[in-house]
Amino acid sequence: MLDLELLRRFVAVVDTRSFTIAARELRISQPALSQGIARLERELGCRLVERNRRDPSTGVLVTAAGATLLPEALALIAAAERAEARTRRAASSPRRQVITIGFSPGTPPALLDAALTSGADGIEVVAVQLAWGREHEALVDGSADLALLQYPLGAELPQCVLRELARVDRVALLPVDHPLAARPEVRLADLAGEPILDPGFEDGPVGFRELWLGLPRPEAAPIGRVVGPPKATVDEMYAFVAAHRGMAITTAAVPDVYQRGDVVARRIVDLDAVALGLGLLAGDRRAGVLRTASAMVERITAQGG
Amino acid sequence: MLDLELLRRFVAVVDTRSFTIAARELRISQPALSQGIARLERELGCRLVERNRRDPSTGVLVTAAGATLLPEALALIAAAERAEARTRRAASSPRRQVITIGFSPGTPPALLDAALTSGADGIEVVAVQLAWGREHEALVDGSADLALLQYPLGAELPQCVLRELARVDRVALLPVDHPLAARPEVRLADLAGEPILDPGFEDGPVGFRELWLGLPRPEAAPIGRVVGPPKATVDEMYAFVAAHRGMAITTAAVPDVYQRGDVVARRIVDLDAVALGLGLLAGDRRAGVLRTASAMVERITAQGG
DNA sequence: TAAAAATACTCCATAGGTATTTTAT
DNA sequence: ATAAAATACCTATGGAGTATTTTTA
Repeated sequence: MLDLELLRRFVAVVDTRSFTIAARELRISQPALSQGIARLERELGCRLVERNRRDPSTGVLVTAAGATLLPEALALIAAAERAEARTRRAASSPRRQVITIGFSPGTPPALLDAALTSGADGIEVVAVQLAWGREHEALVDGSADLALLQYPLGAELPQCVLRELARVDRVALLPVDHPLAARPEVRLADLAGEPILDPGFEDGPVGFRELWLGLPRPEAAPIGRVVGPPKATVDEMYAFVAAHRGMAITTAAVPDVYQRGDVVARRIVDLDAVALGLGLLAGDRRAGVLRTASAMVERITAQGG
Repeated sequence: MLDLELLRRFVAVVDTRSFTIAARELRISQPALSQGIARLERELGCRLVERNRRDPSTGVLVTAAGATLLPEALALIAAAERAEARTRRAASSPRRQVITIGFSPGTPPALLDAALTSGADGIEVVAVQLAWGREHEALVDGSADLALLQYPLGAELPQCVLRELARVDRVALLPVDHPLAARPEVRLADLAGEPILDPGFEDGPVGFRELWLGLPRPEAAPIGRVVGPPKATVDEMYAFVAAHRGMAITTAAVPDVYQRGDVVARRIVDLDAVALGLGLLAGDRRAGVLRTASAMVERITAQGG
């Protein structure tokens, strides 16, 4: 690996056209400079300058190799100084580090509260609401450092790490005047053929679309028509159901927070629960992000247990 | 100055998330790696990684400063490797070094011939014809490494070095049916009021425009109308004169080579000679260029003397 | 002969290695 | 208790200095 200090000496020699003068400028002895250039030349396996003591007006000349190296050396030195300055600045910067946590519309507020207060020593956690099912995308494209998301039990997200924080049952959102609304809970068989809100996720990770369609269904109780387009907010989802366009499947956490007189939620007893967890990029090595994630997991699992 | 070797170690630690594993990969001992990172951190005055031995799944974390340095370090290492490879290639490249020598249209062929055969050991000299008066520009913008050019005696060219090779008298180009064409030579007084070809050079170095206008003139024999536009070639200059648009001043070297039945050249006895010389950038440190220039000067002055 | 760079030789700073301790889980 | 990083300590490489020689214009 090239030694930037030697490159700097090489530049000095070329600039001054003299080992003696360059050595004086560099505050080292002339022999040390000679040896330094020799060291660089030895590493590169070629001569960089032609020592020309005949003509003091001409001085030291640059070889073809030296002429090639010179601009690169200047660029490298400048880049190194920039890198050093930036690193120093990043370290001493008084501004707090900001970590963004994305969450989907159905996220329980308690979870979000806990997440927002998990920022430690100089770290501020900012929440960003994502569209349904955009959590993975947000992590990958960097628009969120962390994400609170719902996912099928045991599911994996490519390039991501998932830490399960809680589980919630799935519920069916139904119009209040729907025959099934009278029951305390429902089964998939009851929902056979019911039109259902399109959850989107066609291009998302495997299993996510099926989660909100309640698939797979028993053979005797097939899924009804899937009615699109997908909704971006909880509000839209409820409006869809209230308008008798169809039912929707969501988590029990949603009706805890959001209520409407014309829509009821009924637990679907024969569907698995949904995992509610924290996602982050598998390759993320940032101390602030990882520590915040740990703090969130610790805090939420503690309060949950 | 940053040590690229240490940056490479820093990258390895971040990549592997472990000092122990990184040290193994780098073929050094773990304490040597610890000390190396400590050295880098000491130089930068800040921590780059957080040693986290609690959780082996998490491993070493990157601080904000480290996150800033990481991409810069990768770029620096890549740039250094590129510079090294390029320099090596430039040194071992079998292709001959090409040096371009620019010349203006009036340059004596003997001079150009001598210049073209002055390339020594692996250096090829290529001639590039320049427009009148563009020699300085060509040197500065790098389109020519050397230039053969005419200039006022004792003139200087900014950022350039001029080596005088010869002197040539100035001549007036006149139509063959011009009254002065009958004389063997002319004086400025004879040329009073004659329309003259615009030599251009308005934005060129001082003294160059005046050279081809024959300025300063005696008060009693003022210059005539300057007729533009400037001509790019000797051919155009002769055509201008043959068409009775006006006279032109050039050097005695031009009619030596270029003759036309309807145009004659007459020496202007009371104008200084013009210097014919080799120009190159003052800051040029390339051995090939300087040696070729020396060879040219030596060869041309030898044959001229 | 005078300059500039290379070489000879010495010294010591420090990078790296081994052994060990510390630290956190 | 274990595994990982830090620390202690030693060694030796090699970079830098002084003195001198070589080179060439």
